[in-house]
Amino acid sequence: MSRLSNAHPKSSETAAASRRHAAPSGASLPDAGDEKREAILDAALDLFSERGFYGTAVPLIAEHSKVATGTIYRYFENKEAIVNALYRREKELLGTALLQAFPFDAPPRDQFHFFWTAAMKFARKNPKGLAFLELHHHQSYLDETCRALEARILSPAYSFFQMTAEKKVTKPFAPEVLGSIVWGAFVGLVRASWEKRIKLTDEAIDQGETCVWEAIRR
Amino acid sequence: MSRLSNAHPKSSETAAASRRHAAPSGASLPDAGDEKREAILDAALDLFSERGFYGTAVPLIAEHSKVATGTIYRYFENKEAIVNALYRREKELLGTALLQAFPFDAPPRDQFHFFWTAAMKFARKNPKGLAFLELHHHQSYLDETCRALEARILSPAYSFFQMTAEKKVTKPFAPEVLGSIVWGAFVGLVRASWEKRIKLTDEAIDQGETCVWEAIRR
Amino acid sequence: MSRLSNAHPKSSETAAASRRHAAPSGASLPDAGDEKREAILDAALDLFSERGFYGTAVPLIAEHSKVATGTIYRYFENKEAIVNALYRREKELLGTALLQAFPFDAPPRDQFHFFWTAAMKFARKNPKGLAFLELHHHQSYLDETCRALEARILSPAYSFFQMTAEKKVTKPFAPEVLGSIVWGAFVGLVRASWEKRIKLTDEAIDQGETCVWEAIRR
Amino acid sequence: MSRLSNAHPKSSETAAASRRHAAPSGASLPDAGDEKREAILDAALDLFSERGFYGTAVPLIAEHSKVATGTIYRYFENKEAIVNALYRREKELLGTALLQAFPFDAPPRDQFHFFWTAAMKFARKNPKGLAFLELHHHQSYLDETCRALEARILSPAYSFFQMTAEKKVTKPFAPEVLGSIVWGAFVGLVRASWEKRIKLTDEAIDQGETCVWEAIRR
DNA sequence: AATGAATGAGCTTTCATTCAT
DNA sequence: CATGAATGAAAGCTCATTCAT
Repeated sequence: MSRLSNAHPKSSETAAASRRHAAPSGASLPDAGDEKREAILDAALDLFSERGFYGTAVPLIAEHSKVATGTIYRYFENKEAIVNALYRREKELLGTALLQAFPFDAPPRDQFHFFWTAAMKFARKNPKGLAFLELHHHQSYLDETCRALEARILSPAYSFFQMTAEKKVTKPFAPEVLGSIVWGAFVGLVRASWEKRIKLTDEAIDQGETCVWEAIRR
Repeated sequence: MSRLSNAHPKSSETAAASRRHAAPSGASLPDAGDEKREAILDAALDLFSERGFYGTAVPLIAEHSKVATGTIYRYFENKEAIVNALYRREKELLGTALLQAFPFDAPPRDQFHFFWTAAMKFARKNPKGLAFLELHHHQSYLDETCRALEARILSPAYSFFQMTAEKKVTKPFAPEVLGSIVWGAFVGLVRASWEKRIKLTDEAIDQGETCVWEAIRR
Repeated sequence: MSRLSNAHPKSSETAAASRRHAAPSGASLPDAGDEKREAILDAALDLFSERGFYGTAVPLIAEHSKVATGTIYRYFENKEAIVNALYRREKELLGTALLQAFPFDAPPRDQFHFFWTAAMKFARKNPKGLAFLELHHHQSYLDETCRALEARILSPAYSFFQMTAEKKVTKPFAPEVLGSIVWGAFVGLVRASWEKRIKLTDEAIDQGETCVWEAIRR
Repeated sequence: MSRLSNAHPKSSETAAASRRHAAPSGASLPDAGDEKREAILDAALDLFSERGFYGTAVPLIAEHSKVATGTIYRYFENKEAIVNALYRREKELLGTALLQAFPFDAPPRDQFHFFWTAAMKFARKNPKGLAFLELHHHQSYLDETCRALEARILSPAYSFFQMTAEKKVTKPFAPEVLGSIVWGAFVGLVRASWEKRIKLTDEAIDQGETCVWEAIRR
């Protein structure tokens, strides 16, 4: 029914699942509460990514997460708290996907390849997360923490362009300009695949990488 | 209050204003009905671009357009009809901005320059229109007409990439791939300026053009 | 579309038409205003008889009577005034149908035959009028005039039963009791024909007359 | 304020009350949900019987049933669902009143006496129910179920007239004709009492029975 | 802790009535 | 006089949030 669906919903590789068990199970409690909280966020992600924050009713989130409506308010103060927590979760997940195993010592071109590949992998594994983050205008309900998080995740990218520009590998333009172009092009391609204008094959991903690298390289 | 505001709200060059007086003012009747309809769409644009379709109450649109709530329903069957009409209006406006005066006989590089400049001009003159079109996920309420319009406006872009690829001016990739990268990069830059990460100076626009051209040229 | 329709809508015998020209054309003015007023009442009758007073919007009455909404308020102070005028008109029409040419000097059984035949004729010629009068509960909006009219039309019926009871032709019961039975049975038959439970043939009308006369005769 | 009121509103014999406690009170749960649903229908009956479906606002029903407006929509999908449920409830109640303890083996005249008495008892105990069923034109909002119910309740009456006509006890007319006369006369009498034209004393009821029996008997 | 029925403010929409033309 | 666009109060209905169980 939905346009987007996680690549392997039942697989242990699912974005949400991997998150849930991210911490080694050495922790003493199975943390049942967190599981319900995650179920709520999972349902919210499904719904918010399709119809947005205002277009999604809290009782519907409850139904999809198989908890009672009232239970949601034990985990979140109100609807805004849900969308903020979800934003944080997904943005963090994206940050991790891009930074985890980032080859800090590799040459810039290889670093860019890693970024592009990781971003595309994220788009494939967690399309709803990316759609939620990029397809909606969150301004009117996101809190300060979320905005700070945004900045924290952007900063390594800016450092990259700072450094590579100095090394005369990328163009001598403001890092923010190059960053916006790269991220914009990435989102443009992924959106096109969501809207069935293109098919995001390995070849297309590769072509995209080529184009975008040439956009920024000196 | 709003992040975005039209560059010259009172200027006769305003996108909305030019539309309102599209008919030569020599006509005997001032066409009061259309003026009210446009006022409603103008207010809807302001509000939808900031808070989205579901986040905007019809009485608020009424208030902003200085008509009574009931009047809105004389011009539009329901709220969905408003957002569809607005989408058509803004998409059409965008299409016109990009195609009007397009130099069909110029060399590809010049054509690309025209496109980039026209798009940026549109982003400056009608930022709310662009934000409305690009910042929100319209799937759940747009009708078929709107989707057809989307295709109609995309098609010249695809023809361009088809032709230039054959001429070995741009890369031998699918037009849809190149198009998504170009439009994505454009939106990425504009969004960055809206979110105050960059300032969209003439220089920045120029740098963007350079980057994106290198992204697609062979 | 409607269940009921006047027997001869275009014929000069139409209830409304006969009303309009009831007065001999010796009157000086063609009385254009009255014609519009009647058109409004005609439309109101169509609509009120089907969906009732509260279920009918004034602009709809305007549309059906081919006048502007505002015009209605030149002929009637408000919606209640329409329904009151209509009630008066139809009740009066019914009264006239029953009393006009009533054979005051005939024997009771013949008088009853006249009444039954006249009532059935009215039901056939002006079904909407009868439906409006009998199928709806007018209490919450009818004014005093209408209630007085009701009494005025009932009174000859009561006199009839008074007289015939004294003559030992009909049963020695209160006129109101006999009257309610007769009128109730009449309405019951007509309703059954509207709801397609019976077909109101001449034979059925005759059988009804037989039954109801036996109900009241001594 | 209301013309009609239940004969013994607080009595355990009230139609609505007997319904509410239809299940033996030995059941463990008091079935709070059903009680609220019935309260809503009770309020709707009061209001619909006086002002009709379109003349009654949902918030008013809420107020009279002492629940919040939103609660109504937990029990009924929309306003039409209320009127349909109410119609079913009242029609069923009427059917039960007429058929429960019907003396199927008694002679026709006794059966008719039972019917007449039971109908009058119903009219006295549940005048609003009868007024709702008979004083309003339900066509534009009743669903198929209701129409089927109507037929189901009519059918025993038709069988009665079929059988008695064959036995030459009643007149050799179509059952639907005799049925319409009987029911019409009954409603006529009850209406007359509601409108204070008669007082429905035991004597009047008896006189009515005499009349109506003579109407149909051979 | 969890539930889900209940709430009522606020949403989308309608419509009786007015009034500038 | 006639019009019908405009009005805004009030309709039907939804949904974020609360709270008794």
